[in-house]
Amino acid sequence: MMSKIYDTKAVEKKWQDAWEASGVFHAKQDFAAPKSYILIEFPYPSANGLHVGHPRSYTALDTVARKRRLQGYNVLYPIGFDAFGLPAENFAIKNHVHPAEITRRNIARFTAQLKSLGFSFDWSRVVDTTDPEYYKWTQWIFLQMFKHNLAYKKDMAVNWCPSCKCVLANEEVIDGKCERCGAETTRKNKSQWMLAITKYAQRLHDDLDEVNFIERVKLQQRNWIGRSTGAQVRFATTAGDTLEVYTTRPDTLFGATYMVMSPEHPLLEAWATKLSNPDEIKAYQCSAAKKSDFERTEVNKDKTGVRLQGVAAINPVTAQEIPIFISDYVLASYGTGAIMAVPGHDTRDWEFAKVYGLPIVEVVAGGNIEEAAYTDCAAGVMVNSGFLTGLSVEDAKVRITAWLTEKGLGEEKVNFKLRDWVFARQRYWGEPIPIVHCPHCGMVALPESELPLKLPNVEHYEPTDDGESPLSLLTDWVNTACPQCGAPAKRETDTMPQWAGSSWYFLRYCDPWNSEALASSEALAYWTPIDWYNGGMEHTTLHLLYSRFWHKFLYDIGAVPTPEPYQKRTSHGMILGEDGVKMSKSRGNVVNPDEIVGQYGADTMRLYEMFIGDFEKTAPWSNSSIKGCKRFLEKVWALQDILVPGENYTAKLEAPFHKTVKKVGEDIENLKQNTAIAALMTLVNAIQEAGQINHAELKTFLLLLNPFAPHMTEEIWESQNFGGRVTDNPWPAYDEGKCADKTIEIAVQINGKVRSRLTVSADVSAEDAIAAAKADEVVAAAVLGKTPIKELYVPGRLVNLVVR
RNA sequence: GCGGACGUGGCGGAAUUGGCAGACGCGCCGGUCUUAGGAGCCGGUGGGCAACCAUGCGGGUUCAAGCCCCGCCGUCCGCACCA
Repeated sequence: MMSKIYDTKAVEKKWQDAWEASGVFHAKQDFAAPKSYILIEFPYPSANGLHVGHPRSYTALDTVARKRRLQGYNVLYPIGFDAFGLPAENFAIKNHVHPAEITRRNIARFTAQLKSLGFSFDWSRVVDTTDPEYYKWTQWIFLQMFKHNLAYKKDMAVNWCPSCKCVLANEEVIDGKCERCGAETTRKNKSQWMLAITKYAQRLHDDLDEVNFIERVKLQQRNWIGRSTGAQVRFATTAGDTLEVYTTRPDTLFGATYMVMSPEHPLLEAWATKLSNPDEIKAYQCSAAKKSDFERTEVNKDKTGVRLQGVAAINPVTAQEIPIFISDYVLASYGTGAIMAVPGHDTRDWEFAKVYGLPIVEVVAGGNIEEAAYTDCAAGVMVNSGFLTGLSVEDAKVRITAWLTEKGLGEEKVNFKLRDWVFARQRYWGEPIPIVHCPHCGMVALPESELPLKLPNVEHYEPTDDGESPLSLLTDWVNTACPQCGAPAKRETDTMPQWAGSSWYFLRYCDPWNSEALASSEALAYWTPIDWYNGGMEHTTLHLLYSRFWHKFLYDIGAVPTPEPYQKRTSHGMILGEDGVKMSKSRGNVVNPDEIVGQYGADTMRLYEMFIGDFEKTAPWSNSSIKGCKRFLEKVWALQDILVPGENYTAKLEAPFHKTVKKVGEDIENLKQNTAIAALMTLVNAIQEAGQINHAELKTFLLLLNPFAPHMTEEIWESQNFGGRVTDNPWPAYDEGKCADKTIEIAVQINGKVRSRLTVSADVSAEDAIAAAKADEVVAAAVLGKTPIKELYVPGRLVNLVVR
């Protein structure tokens, strides 16, 4: 009997509808069952629709979710939309359509596209960050942070994108340019909402030890947090005030021959009357202020600065008077905004000292400070350093820090590169910040009973020319009464950045219907932490860090039961265009998933996305390679033509089946879907060679393939009247002892070179294997007359005869 | 500059972590069927006539190296004056 033609469109639609109607993929409200919470980063529903990059990670974790469901886990594999953000707003500005309407359309399109790929998402729990019932809780979390002094307003220089008319977080500025539009950013003083992520820096750093993130993610987060241990040292000055610095090299204090302050250092103003060259200083400050961050940090820029005339510092160990400079190579925002300069052992200080002819003193032996700063000197010995001379660098650090502490001149100090998070945007399409500015009470939190504070409708979505949010033009909305004293007051008009809604969405999935809390404590206790979270590397220092921070805060106030949100984090590689370059409209190398599904079907698309290469690495799309996946599925369909009865594996296929069950299961868990598919292909080749497949074998095969090709496997299962559905069955088991073939082929090497091959029984002893090898004609001839040195047998692999 | 990852056939990629390099697939070549083949099926496919040579290049350790060690070269990603 020939199997009927496989019609992908009809069959896939049929099963997608069946899954939807039955709700098989809905997580069960059974908090006693073993659970598995599997998460992908919810998409931003852009107008471009789904990209072929999305399904790569969605399919990979879908195979995990589907497999674990068959293994009996109560699986939560949810989906939602991160729908606030600039593109919808920019579209609204151009086309005068409300962003909510655009968002609604885009979500509808994404939903249809995602469903067409047959992902086993729990569609009953969809979260949309722009839904007031959702952002009510985003605002609620913000208010808790405000109440705990983690959300504050600060007058500060911020990154400003003149094109978007918007403040950007440090993380959103790439090479001095706006991450979104590419315009060069400038600095602007503004009163900004900030979140004090730095208060959590230590824990965000340390707790990485407690989670199972891939190493490169941990490393990148650690580098971003930038923890360093050193000392805070106070230098006396001739002006009377002390000048405080931070250094990681207190051991080199004897080599500090001058000091440098950032041009923005507040002491400069205090010293104004004592300085004899104020004009020169002012001029330098002005030119520094005008420069963008990009210009200021440009590589290989020559060191510039101005020496302060009239004020000097005193090195606490040498008691010598040393000059103070201002220079833009010292950052106001790190440490104390001032440094002790040790030109002998710091490259930047060395360069500066050369320009200004300052003394360079060697305090660690071993380098040549005439030619360059000797910085790589952790194992060196101190010289020219008074009571530190002769000590190792390591000991000198301890000794000097103790000395400074004893004299009250300093102490050990830990510093972080991480900065507080600029949390406001002067844009429309975001969560309104639920704060009221009262002339009497100051900043007042909106009562929780008034949440959600809904986004009002506006006529125009453009930010105002002075950089205020378009909400500021809505006087009716802005003018309100102070929730505390009732006096006329004004609402905050800034909105939250896009990162807000995505910082906790995974909690909402646990209990998306809850109107009393962001989620019930029972649901959170059961589902969190997330067992497996996969997402892009580009979110490592943004979303991933931000959401860990929010989660830790929520943990501190008792709103969530775990200190970390994610147990495991993995990351996928990008899918490039056929030309090996990132897909982009302008290059015309974009592949549309709808077309692939239309031409080949969802199962082929899923299979190819998994087969394309190593999941963690980038991989170029190939329109011809995808055909191989299509052919494979056609071969699978045709297995029905050689189906015979039989409820046990046949002798010939028993080992291949046990082996493949083991491999596919392990590979899915290890994100090696590519080799899992290769193993399934190998198995089909073996079946074809055997000429037949029985019921037991086909059932197992369909179960193994189901996570990758869920539609076709269900269809075959049904066509063959195997009873119920694939999804009703347990994941197949394997017997370790049956994975190995009875006989194996081993190589026979002479001096490490393969000379022959032998077929031996799998449990052959070393003696027998070696004896059999020596009995081989070719081998015997080759070793004739030579002196045996060594004979090795590597079980199941090879025999190596070493002769001379 | 610093940090990380990587470098294997014409291509995407495998390789039990020190044990037969090139699994699986694409492409290509040959055959078969066909009025036809951009379909299907069968066979072949790292290079070299060979001995042999082959995992970016040069050394080393080992019975044995794609994998470990030392030194280069190259590509990609992240950070970028963080004291």
